Amino acid sequence: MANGGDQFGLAERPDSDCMDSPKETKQENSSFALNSPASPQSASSPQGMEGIKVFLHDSELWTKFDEVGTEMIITKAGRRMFPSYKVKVTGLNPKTKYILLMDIIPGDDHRYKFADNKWSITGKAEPAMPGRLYVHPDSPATGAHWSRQLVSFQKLKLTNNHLDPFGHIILNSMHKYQPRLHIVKADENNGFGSKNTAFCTHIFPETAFIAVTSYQNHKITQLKIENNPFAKGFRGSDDNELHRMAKLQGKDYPVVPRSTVRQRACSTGSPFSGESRGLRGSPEAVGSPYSCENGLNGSSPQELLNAPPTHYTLPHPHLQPGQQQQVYHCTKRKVEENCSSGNHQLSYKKPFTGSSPSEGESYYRLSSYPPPPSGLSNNPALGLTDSPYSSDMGQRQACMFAGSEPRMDELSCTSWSYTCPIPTAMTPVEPYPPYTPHPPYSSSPQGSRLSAIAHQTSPPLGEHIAHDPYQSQNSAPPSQSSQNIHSRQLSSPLREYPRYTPNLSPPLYHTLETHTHIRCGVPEWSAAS
DNA sequence: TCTTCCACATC
DNA sequence: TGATGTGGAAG
Repeated sequence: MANGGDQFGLAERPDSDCMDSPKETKQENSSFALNSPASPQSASSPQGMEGIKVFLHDSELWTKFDEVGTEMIITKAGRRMFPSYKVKVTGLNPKTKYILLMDIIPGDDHRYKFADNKWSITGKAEPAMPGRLYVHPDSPATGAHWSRQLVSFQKLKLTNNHLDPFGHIILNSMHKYQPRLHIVKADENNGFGSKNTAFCTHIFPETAFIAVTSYQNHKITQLKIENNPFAKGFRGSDDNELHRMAKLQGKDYPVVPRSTVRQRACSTGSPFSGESRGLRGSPEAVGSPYSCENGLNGSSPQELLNAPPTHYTLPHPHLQPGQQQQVYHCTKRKVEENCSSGNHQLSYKKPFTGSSPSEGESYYRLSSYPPPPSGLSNNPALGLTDSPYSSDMGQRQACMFAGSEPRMDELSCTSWSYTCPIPTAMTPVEPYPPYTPHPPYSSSPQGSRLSAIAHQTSPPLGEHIAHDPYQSQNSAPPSQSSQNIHSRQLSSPLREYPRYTPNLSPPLYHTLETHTHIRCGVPEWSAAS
C-alpha cells in the first residue's frame, strides 16, 4: 500500500486524532502532525497502559503485500486473512488481566475498482456493515500470558454476508479497510467497560487491505500462493504443476508452469510496480518502531470505544519520504525511550508463520498509532471471566462483537464469560441493525463526545501512521513502522451486556451486534441478539 | 461481481 | 483420516 494510497486514491486523511489527546475534537488531522510532540495528555498514561508496545509479526510479509495493494478474499462462509494478523505485545503488567480484540474499520468512504492494473475510486462506499469486534479467545488473560508468545488472530474470518450468523467480520467487497488491535485492561470482573477501564489501540498501516470476492491483482494472488501454506497446491515449478495446470485448465499438456509466469513474491518489480504500492504510503515511510503511548486521560472510556467509527481514512497515502507526519507523536517519544531495546525486531523472518509461531522467528514491527477503537466504543459490556477459558485456551472461542460503534464501556465481562463457554454461541444477529454509517464523521459534530473521540481516535491514519520516522535504529528495522497507541480510561459506567443466546450458531464465535447512534455526544447502542 | 465447485494442500 | 483452508474456473 505504499502507494496504494495513490493507487487507491486513498484517503487523504482520517478525521480522527490521536487518541491521546484529550481534546475533544479535532477535526483536522494536521494538528497531529508528526512533529507535534506528544501531547501532554498522551504522556500521562492511564493505568500503566503507556508502556505497552505492540509489534506486528511478519511485518515484512505484510509490507510486501502492502506494497502491491493487499487484497483479502471475503466469502459467504467466511475467509481467513492472509497474512494472518499476529502480534507480539510487550510492556504489559504480568499480573494484570487484559482483553485483546480486533476490529476492522473502513479505510475511507470510497468504493474501488481494479482496472488497468491499478486500483481507482469508482464511487462512494456502501454503508458500513455492522461493526464487529473479534475478541481473542484467550481473553481475558494476564499480561504474562499475552507476552509469552505471539498473539494470533488468524482464526478471524471475513465475510460479505451481511446476515452472517457466525460472528465473522462483515465487509463490503471492493472497499478498503484497516484492522485495529485493542488492548483493554480487564476490570475486577475480568471484563471491561467500567469506569476507568484503560485501553489502547494499535494500528499497523501495512495491514490495510481492500476486500474482494476474487483477487484482482495477480501479484497478490502470487504472493498468497507463495506464502500461504494452504495455497501450496497452486505453487509449482515442476512437472507436477504442468500436469496440474493442464488438468485444471482443461488444456493439453504441456502448460506453462506457473513458476515461469509468477513473479517472485519478494520481487520488487511488477508490472505495476512503478505505481503499485500498497494502500498506504511507501514502505519506508511506514515503519518506524515507535512504541506507543496511550492516551489517556481525559477521554472517557466511551470515547475510546466509540472511536472510530466507521470509517476513516487510511494512513499514509501520499506521504512522501521524509515527510512523515504523525499523528502518533506520542508514540514516537516513547519509542525512543522504550523501543531502543531492540526487542521489536527479531532477527528471523519467516514468510509464513505457523499456527504456533515461535517468537524469535518473526519479524516485528511496532504498531502505528491508532485511533480510538471504534469498535470498542459502543460495545456492550463484555464480560470476560477467567473461568472456562483461562486454562483451556484451545477450547476457547473467539467472541465477536458487532456494532457500528461498540463501546468498551458497554462491555461487561460477565456476560461474556457467561456465554463464551459455550462453543459457538453467537448472538442472534439482526441482519441490519440500526446502523449509522459513519456516525462520527457524518453526523457527529465536534460537540459530541463521540465525534470528538472519533476524531481523536481515528486520526488520519494515512498521514500519520505512514510517516512515522524511525526512532531508534536499534529498536526496529526500518520496515517496522511506528505504532501508535491510544489509551484511555473508560469513564462510562459499566453496562451489562446482553447475554448471547447459546443456542445460536456455530461454536466459534460470539457475536454481538451493537448499534450506536451518536447523538449529542452520547453514544447509544443496542445489542442485537 | 459473486457464487459454487473442484483439486490439492495443511492441520 | 477427516476437517478445513486455498485459489482457479465456470457459470
